[in-house]
Amino acid sequence: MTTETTQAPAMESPEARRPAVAVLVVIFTVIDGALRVLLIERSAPPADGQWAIPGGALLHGETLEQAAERKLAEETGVTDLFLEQLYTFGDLDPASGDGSVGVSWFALVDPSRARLARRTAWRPAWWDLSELPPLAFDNNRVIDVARARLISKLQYTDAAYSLLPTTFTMRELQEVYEAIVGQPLDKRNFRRRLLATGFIAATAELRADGRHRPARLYRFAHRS
Amino acid sequence: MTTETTQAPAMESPEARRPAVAVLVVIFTVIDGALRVLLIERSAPPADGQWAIPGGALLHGETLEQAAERKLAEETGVTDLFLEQLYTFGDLDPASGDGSVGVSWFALVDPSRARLARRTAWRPAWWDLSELPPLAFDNNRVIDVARARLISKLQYTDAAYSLLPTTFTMRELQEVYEAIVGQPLDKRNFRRRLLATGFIAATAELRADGRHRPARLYRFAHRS
DNA sequence: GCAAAAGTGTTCGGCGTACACCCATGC
DNA sequence: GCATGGGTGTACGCCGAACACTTTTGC
Repeated sequence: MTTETTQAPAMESPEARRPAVAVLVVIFTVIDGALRVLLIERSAPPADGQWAIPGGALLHGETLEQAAERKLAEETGVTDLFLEQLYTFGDLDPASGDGSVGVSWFALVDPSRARLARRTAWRPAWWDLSELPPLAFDNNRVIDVARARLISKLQYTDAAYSLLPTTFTMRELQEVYEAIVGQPLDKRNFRRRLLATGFIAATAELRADGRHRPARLYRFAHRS
Repeated sequence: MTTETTQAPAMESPEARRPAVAVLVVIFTVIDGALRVLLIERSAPPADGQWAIPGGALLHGETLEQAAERKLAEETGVTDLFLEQLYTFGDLDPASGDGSVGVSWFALVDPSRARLARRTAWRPAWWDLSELPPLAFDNNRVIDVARARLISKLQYTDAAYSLLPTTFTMRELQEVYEAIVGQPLDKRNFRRRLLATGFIAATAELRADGRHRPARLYRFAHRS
């Protein structure tokens, strides 16, 4: 009577579907004080010619997280950074009607370490969040969710470690925060707050960078 | 060379898998001051005889959220309450090795409205979180994630509306909060804080309930 | 009048926010 | 010596936490 199966993988009922499962990775970076997201120009139907969030099907034997890591590495060449599951969408491509399921993730990458894949087909590029092109499927929704989550993560985690080189100045860190929250922050309060969290620590080094006082370099303290 | 597909539902590669997709619903309630979760005793392999979180495969044409609502209604008879996506697990049943994907949700139900399905097979029951039986698959992990999320949701949303009747006393509300966070709260601070959020509002009614001063009834104010 | 739960105010410390000037360097 | 960005301290308002007594009712 009921279709109770309690996630028994082996049970199969006539009405059950086996939808395609894809992972999508919303990859953020901050370049020139602007928050950007990596998009890929689709070179085949559906949505040929439109830009979309990088993603693809799971490979055999791969976990969801491994698939997300693989996608991230394929597009940016980087590994071992902030990557977190975001949300699972059951209706990203309503047009297809096949009920594909998209498990979305979001990642933060340091632009100085990322090397975008240089293909001509499925070409990846960084897009400023305030000037997104028309996106395939329902990818705008995914990016909105990711941005909201990024802002809130920034408040109580050291997620930003993944957006910066190992050492950086307070100003560089502050610019990253400002780009993400979308508003200027007070220099003194920012410094005090970030040091108080314990996420970052001063190094012994300074960086001279023009005709003014050199800036102290900091590093993230997490699992040092 | 790359397997880029950007979640194109139509593309199919030889290595791509079509794993089973199930939804799981962690259903919480508070009874007698204790946080409880609904579990179902499995009556068929795999994990025959063990207890598990209610769940099952998607039906054709159903969205993920509809499947979660359906599961919730099947087990408790209630609809239209707090239900939110939690996390998607790619390896809930590592033993099977088929890589099934479980999209977990969590729900909050008012015990006075819930009527558990009274079957003998796949029998549902409320379990105190501090005395869980051995669970099938990796369901303990799912419950841990759900509980953590519930605690944090309670701090900044009116999610508790879904755990109580339409009107309730301050004490009842406080007992629900205490059961969830797992520690006693100060009566005065609790009242002040909850009223300050605007989530709840006083009604004109009182409830006399023994040989002591009657308690004022409150209701949730959300989308009233 | 007494037992039982309902209801109520104040103090304190910490934290986020606003705000302006001196410091070190390169040229 | 001056232009440029680096670096610092204080005052205030809000909020969460701690804490004890009076009020209303039923019996």
